[in-house]
Amino acid sequence: MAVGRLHKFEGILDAAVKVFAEHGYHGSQISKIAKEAGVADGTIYLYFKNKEDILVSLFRERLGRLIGKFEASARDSKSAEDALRTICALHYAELERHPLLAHVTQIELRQSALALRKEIGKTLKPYLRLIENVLLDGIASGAFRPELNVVLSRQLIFGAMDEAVSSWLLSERKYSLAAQVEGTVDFFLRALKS
Amino acid sequence: MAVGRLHKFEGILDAAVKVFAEHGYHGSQISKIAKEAGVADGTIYLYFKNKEDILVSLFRERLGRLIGKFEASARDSKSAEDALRTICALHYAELERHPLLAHVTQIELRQSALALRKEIGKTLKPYLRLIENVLLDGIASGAFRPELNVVLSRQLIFGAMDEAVSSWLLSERKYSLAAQVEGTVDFFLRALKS
Amino acid sequence: MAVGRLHKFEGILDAAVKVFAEHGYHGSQISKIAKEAGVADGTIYLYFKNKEDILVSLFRERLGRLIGKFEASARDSKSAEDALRTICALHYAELERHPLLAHVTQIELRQSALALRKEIGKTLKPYLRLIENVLLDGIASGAFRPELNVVLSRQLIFGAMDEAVSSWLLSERKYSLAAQVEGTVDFFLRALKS
Amino acid sequence: MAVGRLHKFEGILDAAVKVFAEHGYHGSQISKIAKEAGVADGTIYLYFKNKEDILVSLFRERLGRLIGKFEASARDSKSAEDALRTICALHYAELERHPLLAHVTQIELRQSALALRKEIGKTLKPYLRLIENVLLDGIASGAFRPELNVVLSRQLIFGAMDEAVSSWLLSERKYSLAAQVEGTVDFFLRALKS
DNA sequence: TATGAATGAGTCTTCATTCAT
DNA sequence: GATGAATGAAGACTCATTCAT
Repeated sequence: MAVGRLHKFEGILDAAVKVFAEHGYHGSQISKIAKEAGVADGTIYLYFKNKEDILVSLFRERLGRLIGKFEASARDSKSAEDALRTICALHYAELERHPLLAHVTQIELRQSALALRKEIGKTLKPYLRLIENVLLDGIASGAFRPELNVVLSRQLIFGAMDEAVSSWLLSERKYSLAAQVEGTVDFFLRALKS
Repeated sequence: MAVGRLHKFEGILDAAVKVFAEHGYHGSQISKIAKEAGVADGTIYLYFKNKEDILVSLFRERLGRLIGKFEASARDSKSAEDALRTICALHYAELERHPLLAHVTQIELRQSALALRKEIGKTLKPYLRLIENVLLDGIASGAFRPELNVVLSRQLIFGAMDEAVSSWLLSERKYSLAAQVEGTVDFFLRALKS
Repeated sequence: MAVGRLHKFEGILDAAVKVFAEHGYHGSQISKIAKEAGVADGTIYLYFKNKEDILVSLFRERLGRLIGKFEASARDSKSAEDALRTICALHYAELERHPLLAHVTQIELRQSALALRKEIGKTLKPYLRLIENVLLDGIASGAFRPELNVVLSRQLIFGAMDEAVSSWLLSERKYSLAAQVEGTVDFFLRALKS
Repeated sequence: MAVGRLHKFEGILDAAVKVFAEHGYHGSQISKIAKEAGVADGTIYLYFKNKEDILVSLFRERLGRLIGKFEASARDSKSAEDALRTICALHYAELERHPLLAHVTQIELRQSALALRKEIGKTLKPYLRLIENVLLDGIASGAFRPELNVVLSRQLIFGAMDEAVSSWLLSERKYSLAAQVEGTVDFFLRALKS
């Protein structure tokens, strides 16, 4: 029954994304999520330890998958420049394609206790490491400045993209996020290039 | 008794910064803040509409004051480059000097309902406008590239600094934030310069 | 405000005795007790740590008081025989006078987790010690058999009286419990006398 | 398939004794008992009406069997005195041999709603009647005092033995219960003899 | 103004019980 | 008969807010 089980697990996660996006984490009662998922309240607890576990799972499953995609596409790039462009393009495109998920990851997931933040940190770390590796590759190939502070730079790059997504969301998605890729990557490359 | 009133108002805000920083917004009971401030629970409601209003006031008062400082120092700068450097230096220095406030603004203030986010947005807007104006000055003076997307750039700059502060906080302030000013500003200027 | 506080504390305890007696511990919701006491649900928690604490307090306060009376009256007796008679008479009389309390102590208080049983044991211990001391006095004065096993005897005496009360309660108090004092004490004295 | 059926029924009862003894009635989930018995949760309901029915059945089956033994051994006694001694010896010995059952009957079975108590009463009644008959025999044979209140006496005797067992259990079985038979019976006989 | 005792709405979670397979 | 996933009712407890003093 593993298939049915997984199906219900994903169904609850889908419902949670929707409800969290609309009402925020603290405004989302388990009963609301259960109703949206078409299951009984108690059923939630057959798949998740508690309410917070839904949020953590959401992050791990959905954002983890996204970050996996970033890594895959970066691996296929032929240069550091190209990798950075690909990552940013994917980052913006994927969140633009999944605005509910974007809302949850940018807004709701920040609303959480320390315990959760640690989990989130764990999920994000591969992404930060990915950016760092791209920077190191660029330095090695001579594309990027050798004196670059890679730790600081990866923070600045991640923070910049993160804020671009948040601003787009808070503008109520009135413009295209994907259209910002060029400007963003141009900004980064000028900052990085030798 | 306006002076006494203001004094108590600030006292409660100080207590709130401390309690929020230690326990987070949702873990901070009004009674805890009242005890820390040395007043009765009910007294809080003579100065604030409700719990959320404390957070909003905190942001408006404390962060607003900070942003005022940024504006004043930018006004005294002799070039756009210099203004950007001054803003970043002050941004990092002030939050490093007030780690509790930093914690509350970077972590706790993000934990809030949409209504609050709008308020926060209002407080932050002058800061974003300030950055935008610096960019426009730089373009006008020929220091920055004329084709620069100022709206996007100000998002990237703010997001980058914001993440730098958050990373420093989550590292448990193991390194100096002020020491990151040079690297950060260098990153920005390379991205911006013509 | 200590007087008002004590008054409300006792009021809640009174309500709890009534509700526990009618519905049993597990059938008594906090809301039922609160309504009976004429206070809000939350008020209960200003006076008691949790639901079990009400039961523990009930035992400590009410039964403790009763046992105090037993001790006082035993102290005034002129012989061990007399003390035993006085204790039994008081034991039966008090519980007959307070049938709700009797119900709670004989029936409901037995329905509890180990943690509570320990508390109950603590409250009852002075009573068992009292009986033991009466037995020792009786042996010392030559009234009771010197070879008596006092520990066992005090168990048998307490258990016998306890069961007499329970049986009377389960009979729905169809007969007088006080009328059983003579028979009970006669039974004990024959068993104990030299 | 009556044999297989009975076997599973007894298996569940065995599991219930174990689980109740360890976790108490309210701490024992059906699922825990099912796992201990090696059956599915739902299977329990093919053999028992509901959770309380397990407790009632436990009492009826296991304690009923015990009481049957008491009756058989009393029937074989040649005098009332002897019967009383035999009953007490068996009572103590059997519960000492089956400490889990002892725990459940002395502690857990008391934790129950009125409905259950009535059922328990029904199971115990034959035992009380047995004691009563022994008393009547003793009076008839002149061994016991003719003016004895048999109803009260049987309560006192049962309560005394019951408490002796409970005390032994709560002492964590640090001493031999069987060793208390002599002292107990001696106590009773002195109280009863003419 | 200040107090803090009292309020009571709100919700996560448990677990006995059912029923489709 | 046997299973065990699903159900959903039920309730203890918290805490922001009020208001009589």
